[in-house]
Amino acid sequence: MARVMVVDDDVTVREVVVTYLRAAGYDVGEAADGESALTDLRERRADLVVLDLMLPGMDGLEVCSRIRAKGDDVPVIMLTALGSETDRVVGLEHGADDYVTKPFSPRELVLRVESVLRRVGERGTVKGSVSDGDLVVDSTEHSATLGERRLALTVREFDLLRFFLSNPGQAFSRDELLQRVWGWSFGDQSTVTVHVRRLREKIELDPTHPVRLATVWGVGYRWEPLS
Amino acid sequence: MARVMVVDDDVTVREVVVTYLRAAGYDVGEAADGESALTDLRERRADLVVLDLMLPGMDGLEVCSRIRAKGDDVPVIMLTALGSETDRVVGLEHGADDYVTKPFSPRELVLRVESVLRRVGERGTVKGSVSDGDLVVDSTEHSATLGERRLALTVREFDLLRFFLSNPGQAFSRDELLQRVWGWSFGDQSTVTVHVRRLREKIELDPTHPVRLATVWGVGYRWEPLS
DNA sequence: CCGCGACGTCAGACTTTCGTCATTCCATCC
DNA sequence: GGATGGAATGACGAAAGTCTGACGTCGCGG
Repeated sequence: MARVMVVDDDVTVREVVVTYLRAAGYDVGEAADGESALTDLRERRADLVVLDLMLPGMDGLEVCSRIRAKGDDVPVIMLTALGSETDRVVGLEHGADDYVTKPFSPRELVLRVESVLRRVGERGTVKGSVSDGDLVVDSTEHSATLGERRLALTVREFDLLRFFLSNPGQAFSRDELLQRVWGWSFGDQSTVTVHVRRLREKIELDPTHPVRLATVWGVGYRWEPLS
Repeated sequence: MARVMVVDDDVTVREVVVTYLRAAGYDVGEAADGESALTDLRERRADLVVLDLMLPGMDGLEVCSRIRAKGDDVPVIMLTALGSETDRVVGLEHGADDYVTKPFSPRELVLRVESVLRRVGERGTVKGSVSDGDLVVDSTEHSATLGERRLALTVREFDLLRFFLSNPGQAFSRDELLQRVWGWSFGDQSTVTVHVRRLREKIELDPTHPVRLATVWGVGYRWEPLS
C-alpha cells in the first residue's frame, strides 16, 4: 500500500485530506510543520508528499527544496492558496511535481494523488487497482469490471466497493463506513444500507442472497473474499 | 532516448548544461543563437528545448514564437537572467512551458527537464503521432484524421484529443485537464466541458451518446480505447 | 473597417445521483 | 409461533453534475 505524507498546519484541512486518502486505500502520515515532516520522512519512507505552501516556520518551498537536497525524489504535490501562474512556476522550481489550488475538493486531491503516482509509477511500485477473483477495481481508470463486463458504478458505489476490496474479510459498522468512505463523522446509517443495496444489485448474481458483500447481523457488513 | 536542444550563446553555460544532461542520459544538441537553433530543429526533431532568453540577434522569445508558429509544440524551458515577474509572464505568453532563472544549479535544470517531459506525458520520447483505431493524430503535421476523412480541429481540440489519445483508458478530472492541456492552474471547469462537447461533435458518430470520449460521472472524462 | 472563426463564459435545461423515509421482510430470541 | 429489532426495498424530492445554445471578445485576414 502506498504511503502518503500530509503536511499542513491547519488541523481541519489535514483531517479531511487524511480521511479521504485513507478511504482511497492509502497509508497516511501527518505533520503540522516542515520540521516534523522532514523528521518523519527521515524515519519512514513515503511514496508521495502533500505539502502546504504556507507553513509556520519553514515554508513549503523550503521543505520541498530540503527534501530534494537530500537526494530524495519522492513526488510532491503542493497546496497553493492562489492559483497564480507564478506560484506554479515557483513550486515547480523547487522540485514539486504537481500542485492543487485551494480551495480544493478532497476528491480532486485524491484524483491528483493517484495521477501523480501513476505518472511516476514506472519506478515506484504502486498498484492502482485492487481485485478479488473476477472483480477488478481500477483507480486510475476509475472503472470496475466483473469478468468481461464493465460495471457502471456511481462515485459512491465505486468508493464503497474499493474500500471493501481493500479491506477484505473485515466487518465494518455503518458508522465506521460513514466515517471511512463518506468522510462523515455523523449521519444517517440508512445511507449506508441503501448504498450497499445498490452496490449489491450491480455486483451480486442474486442480490437477495448476497455472497460477496455479506451482512453481519447487528454489526454491519463484511466483504467475503473468494475461497 | 529523448533529445534535448540547448540554446545559449555563453559557451561555459552551454558546456555545463550539456554535460549534465548527457550524464542524465539525454541525447543533446547545441546551438549558440536562434537562427542555427531553428535550422537544427528543422532537420532533427527534439523532445525538449532549453532556450536562453538573451541571445544575439533573435532573442529567446522570438525563437519560441517561431517554433510555435511552425505548429511545433515541443516543450520549451526558458532560461532567464532575472527572475522578474514580467519575464515569466511574457515568456509563458510566447509559448514557453517552464522557467529556470539564472543562476541555477545544473541539477535543478535536469530535474526540471525531467519534470516537463513527464508532464508532457510521453516517457522521454515525444512520439510524432498517436492513434486509436481509425483515429490518427499527427503532432508533426498537426493534423487529425478519422479513417479517410480529415478532421478540421481547432488548436484546443487538437491538444485535447492528442492528450486523451496519449493517455487512453485513464480518467481525468476537469481540473487536471485544465492544468495539463490548457496549462492553467485556475480556471472555469466549464471550459473543459464545452471543448469536450465541441470535440465530440467532430469525432463521435452520435455526439449525444459518446462512445470514445466518455463522461465519468462525478469525476471527469476518459478516452475509451477501441476493444 | 468589416466579417469570420476560435475561444471562454454563462444561464438554463436536462440527467444522474444522493440521502431520506415509510413500509415490508426476516433473523433472532423467548 | 409470536414478538422484536435490525435489514432490505421502493419511492421520491433535493442536490449535484453535465449538456446545450447563445453571446461577447479577440485576433486575423480580406
